[in-house]
Parts: sequence; structure tokens; C-alpha cells
Amino acid sequence: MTTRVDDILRRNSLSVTESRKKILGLFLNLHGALAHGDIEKKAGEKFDRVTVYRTLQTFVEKGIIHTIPTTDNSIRYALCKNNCSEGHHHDDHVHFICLQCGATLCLEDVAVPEIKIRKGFSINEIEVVVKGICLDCQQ
Amino acid sequence: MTTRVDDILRRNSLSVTESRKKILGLFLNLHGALAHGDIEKKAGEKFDRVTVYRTLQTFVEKGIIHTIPTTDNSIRYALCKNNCSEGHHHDDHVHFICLQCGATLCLEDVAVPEIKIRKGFSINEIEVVVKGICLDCQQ
DNA sequence: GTAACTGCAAAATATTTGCATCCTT
DNA sequence: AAGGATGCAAATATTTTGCAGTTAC
Repeated sequence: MTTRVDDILRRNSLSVTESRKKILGLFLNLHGALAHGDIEKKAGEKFDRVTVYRTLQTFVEKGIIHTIPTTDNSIRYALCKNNCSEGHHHDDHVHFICLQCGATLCLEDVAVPEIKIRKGFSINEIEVVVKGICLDCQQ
Repeated sequence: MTTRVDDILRRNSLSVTESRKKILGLFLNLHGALAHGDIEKKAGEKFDRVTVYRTLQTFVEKGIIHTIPTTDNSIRYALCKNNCSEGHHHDDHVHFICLQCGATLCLEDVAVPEIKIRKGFSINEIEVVVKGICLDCQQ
């Protein structure tokens, strides 16, 4: 795993540091989305809150992770499938948020549908968030 | 307009107060979405920040307005078309956020598409947010 | 009159910024 | 060695809570 983490960082011309390795590792292991707060918890009290903010911001800028809109003032972040190019996200999949356990998943296999919109409006990006109950929480 | 505002409040068994009338009025006039901050600005320094929080929360609970997920830690709120029943939103339309001017619109006429999802997952709600440039900002 | 709503003060959280120090290259 | 990254302190900003005074019904 270390190798993979290192690769991703190097490929994005970021220096390989402890915090970045750790945070990126979390995402690679998890294969879901994390909010800022989740990261602080999962990482133990190892590094500074500020470092988390800065690291997440850097990763988003580099296109290593992307943001998932939410309705509760806690932006979630998830790995981009194939490193999006810098500044150009192709976040063309659906996100699922479990209302029970709060887990956020990227449904890579569910494509975002075509949307027809009013004349005169141009579209840059479409976000689709599905809320429901995930497999694990289904009784 | 006063009458309409009053009606909505009464229909939801809320007492008709200055703040509620004013905030609800903003939404009725605007026909778009507002974030907490927008409301404070638009309303002048007339009422307390806390009142805005509480009023928005009340309106959401009653199904008078609904939240629109965003990626920037600033939840937007918009009127529900036909008062959703308490606790049961039928927020079945697409939202548009203009990347230029920041305006958020409810595209009532654009239906949320069917989404097929993995077996074992159930769906409660689907949010679709389209980002792009609105008519007014188009050059 | 009573229950509900508001405003103020203050606490609790969350986010941002500056700067000195440390680490990566 | 040089530039970038981190950690700490502190400044801001945001959200929540308690309570006393006020308003709607």
C-alpha cells in the first residue's frame, strides 16, 4: 500500500509526507467517502486539524479526491477513480448516502443520466446523490 | 403577499410573526434558493442571526422549504412547490447552481431521472444538482 | 393567560491565517 | 541548501444553547 500511496503523491508532484500518506491511505483502504471529522477520528490524534484541512484542499486541487455535496454542512470527500486531471474533475458517477449508518459510497457503475435543461443554460457538471438504506443496514 | 405568507404559516400551524413573515416573503419573492448568509444580508440587520437559524429549521421541519446540497459548506434553502407534508419531502426536481453568479434555481420542470442502483439498496430520495452558467450570465 | 417565539449573551465548533520550525527533495 | 509542509497560536466565522423578556392567539 505504501508504494501505491507514494506513487499517487509523486505522480501529482507532491512531496511524500507522513500526513499525506496517512490520509491518502485512509481513502485507499476505505473505498467510500470521508468528511473532515471522520478523518480526524480515524487518524487518532496524530496530526493537526489544520494539516487535515490543508491536505484535503491540496488533494482536491490535484484531483486526487473530489467533494460530494451534502445537506448537513459536512462536505464528504472521496477518491477520484482515475486521477482526474488537475482542475478538471470528471465526477461522472452517482453517490449514495445511507440514511442509517451515514456511509457514503461512490457508485462507479451507475452513470449520471442525461439531463435536459432550459435553453440558454450551459452545463458544466452534474451531481447526483441518492439517499436510502445500504445493503448492510437492510434488515 | 402578506395574505399568502400568512396563509402558509397558518396552514402549518405556526404563529405568524415578523421574522417568519419576512423570511418567508424573501423566498416567495425570489423564487430561487438562499443560504443562511444570503438571508441575513437581504433582510438587513433586522433580526438576530439565531432567529434565522431557528426559522429556517422550523420551515424545513414543516416542509415549507427544502435544503439543497452543496459542496461549499453553505446549505441553500428553497421553497417547496406544493407544501410537502410534514417530514415528507417530495423534492423531485433538479437544482441548478450558476458557477458565475452563484444563483441557485429549482428547475421544477426538469424531472429527476430514474436511477438504477445495486441490488439490496433502497432509495428514499434522489438529489440532482446541475452546475453551469445560467441564462443571465451567458455572454 | 399561556404557550410559543425572539433576542441577547455565551458556549461550543469549525475554519482560516501567520509564522517559526522541520522535513523532503 | 531551498522550498515546501507541518504545528502551534490566534484570529475569524459558524452554529448551538439557555434564559429572560415579548408577542401571538
